[in-house]
Amino acid sequence: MSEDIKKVSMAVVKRLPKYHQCLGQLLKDNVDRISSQELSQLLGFTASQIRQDLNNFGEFGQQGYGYNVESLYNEIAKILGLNTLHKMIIVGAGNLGQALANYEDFETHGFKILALFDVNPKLIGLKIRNIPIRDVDELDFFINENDVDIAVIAVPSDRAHEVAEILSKTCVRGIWNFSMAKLRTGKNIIVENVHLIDSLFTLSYRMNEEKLEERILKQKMKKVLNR
Amino acid sequence: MSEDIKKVSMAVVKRLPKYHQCLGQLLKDNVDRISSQELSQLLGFTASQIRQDLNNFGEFGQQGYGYNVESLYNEIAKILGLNTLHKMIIVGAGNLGQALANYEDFETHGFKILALFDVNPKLIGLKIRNIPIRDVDELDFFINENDVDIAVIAVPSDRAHEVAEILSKTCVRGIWNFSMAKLRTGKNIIVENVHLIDSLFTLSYRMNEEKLEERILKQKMKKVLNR
DNA sequence: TAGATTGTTAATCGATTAACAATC
DNA sequence: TAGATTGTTAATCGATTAACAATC
Repeated sequence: MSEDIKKVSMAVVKRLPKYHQCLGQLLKDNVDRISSQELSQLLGFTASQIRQDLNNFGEFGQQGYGYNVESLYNEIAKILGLNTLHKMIIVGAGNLGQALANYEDFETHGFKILALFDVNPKLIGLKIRNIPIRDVDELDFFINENDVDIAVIAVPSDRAHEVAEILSKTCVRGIWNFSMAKLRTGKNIIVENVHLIDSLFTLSYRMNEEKLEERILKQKMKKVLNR
Repeated sequence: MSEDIKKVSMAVVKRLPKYHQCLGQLLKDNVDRISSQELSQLLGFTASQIRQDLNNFGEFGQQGYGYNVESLYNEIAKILGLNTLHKMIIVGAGNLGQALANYEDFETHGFKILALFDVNPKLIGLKIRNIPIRDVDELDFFINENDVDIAVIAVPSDRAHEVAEILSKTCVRGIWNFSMAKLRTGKNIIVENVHLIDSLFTLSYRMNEEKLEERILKQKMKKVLNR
């Protein structure tokens, strides 16, 4: 019940990073106040929606003035949990794992990658940008020892389950899953999936939509005519 | 107007890859028929929603029987445009570009990567899994010469706009954009964005949500009490 | 104060779920 | 035929947009 009332809808949550990004840009550009109307233009959401979204979390604006860019930016960062340092490890030091380890942007926002893990002895001991690749056997020990709170799964899909299994016995609270596998972690671990192939398929669908037009039209016409 | 009636909602489109994936698995497991009820269990959508979704595109089932797994799988593949070969190139042969080039899964589904492109002379001439890295100067020529229809943008955000600029003068019809930049391509190029940092922020939000509970509750209570 | 813009309620729109007649 | 399950309509639910009183 308190569980029920506390939740903010996913639709809103997914927009928060956009607000954050936009306000960060404005801050860089030395803009110090902004109205929902102006934000609307920059973001492509309606001003009404922006005000509704923000009011889920508090009253950040001022009538007749708008929002203070810096303070709104900071509030949203806090809401996103970006005010605390996140300790992160990456399981799987293949191309994807290494690519992610090279993304300096994560660290900029407080997500510090402490180590990568792999089974491949040729990789173990190497470093990516000073981040060591360790033996996956040390995974749970390392996590608990270092208070890691986020684990990135960048192993092939068929290995993902065993990794999740290990992780669920550690202090990790969030999993960022790049594998195809649907992870069932039970516990209170939050899983965020990145299914790249879904995104590619969506692109393909949209490129194909025109050719589908006739078929879709036919279906819709049928329904309309049945009225 | 015909533009209007033809569109299927994004909510439905985003579920199509899930249907495809699930049916592919069933096919592998030699299941040959399935009801919306059973699909519901596997996918976590309601049976009603599944039937509604599919009926956007046609009548694929049979009363009293359900759906034939193979034919439904094929129909959805067709809807997603997976029945035609897509020629793809990757702009940016850094870690991300290379990681994507190594994803064999794309090719399995008909997305063939013909080449990577980069500015770095040290990379040009190398191969990733037999896929050559070429000079970005050849980009537009190569695309038009080879009828490439999808370009992946895996360059740093500050270079993304110039790449998009070049692409918009080619026969490319789809851009899979991994950079932070908001691309404005005009024309009929479809852009699908993968904003990894947004996904990470969403994870962080969800891990942080409990701590936010009080704040959110206060807001909601206020609104409820005001009634 | 007058003008601007918020916070918030009410109206609309769209998506999901329930229900059931059609039909295999 | 009887049972099962679809396709489809109607009801519900939730999210977006519009409108406006509150207030800086």
